[in-house]
Amino acid sequence: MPELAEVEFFRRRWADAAHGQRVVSVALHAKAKIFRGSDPDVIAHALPGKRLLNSEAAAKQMLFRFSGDLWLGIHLGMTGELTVQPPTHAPAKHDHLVVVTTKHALVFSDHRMFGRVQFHEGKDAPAWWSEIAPPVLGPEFTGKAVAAFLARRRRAPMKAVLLMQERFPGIGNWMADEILWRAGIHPRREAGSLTPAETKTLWRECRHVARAALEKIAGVGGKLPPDLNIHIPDTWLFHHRWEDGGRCPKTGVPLIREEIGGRTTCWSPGRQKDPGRKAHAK
DNA sequence: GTGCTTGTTGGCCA
DNA sequence: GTGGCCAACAAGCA
Repeated sequence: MPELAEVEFFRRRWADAAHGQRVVSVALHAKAKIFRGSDPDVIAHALPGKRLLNSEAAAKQMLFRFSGDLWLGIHLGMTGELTVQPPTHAPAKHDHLVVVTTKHALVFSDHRMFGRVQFHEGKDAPAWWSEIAPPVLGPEFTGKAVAAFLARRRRAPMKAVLLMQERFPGIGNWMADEILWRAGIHPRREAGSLTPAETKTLWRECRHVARAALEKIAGVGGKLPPDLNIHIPDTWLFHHRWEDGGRCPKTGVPLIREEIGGRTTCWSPGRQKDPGRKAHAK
């Protein structure tokens, strides 16, 4: 589930509840695969007594900073989620990490365990954090940079290209479909086939979808919504892409679902012209 | 049983 | 070396 905005939603959930609080205890499933690369016992022993100072989200990752130069990095993978429970919370089967503070239990659950917890000790943020690509909403994400990337990946289908985190950090399956749908670009178009005008539209829609998703899903600029996705308008592809018999919110035409770039992809025929027939019919 | 799943990685091949 | 594709990871759900 978690892409850019969902990740920010979950980060805020923990942050709103527990920034400034002291860790009382840690419960974890030491055998869970999400701890690959970090020693769960070290986490369990290091965090109690420390205070959660602040946190940040970037791409599909989060970084929580604790006193004592301790950092907890979290990637939610495919099915990970963060919840806030009462401090007496008894960990369920998939609650692999529970950080209990004075007022809450911060729970990381992930039944498929594609997620990841990374522990780091040091004055500075861990190296992997600074290696995350510059954000889609930042100054380095320029039309020029996008064009150069499309040129390099010229033979790959657009759908696959938008999922590449090295240029489109935080964009996942649904955002990629949303962006291509809004831009009117067929997901199977080869990256190198886009016109300069289409490339610019793509760039603009990347930023638009990222910004709007952060506002509507994570409540950026306002209050954190009580649940995921409840403020996403019906006019987005989002609500229609999984439903059988779903129709394009713009044209009313039945949507098509097909595997492209190894992922289930949804698009609106007519609006997004199939490159198989004619590359550009405007 | 079958066939899916909003993610990432490493191996293979051109 | 670079780029593109795909299976694997694991567990639940319909």
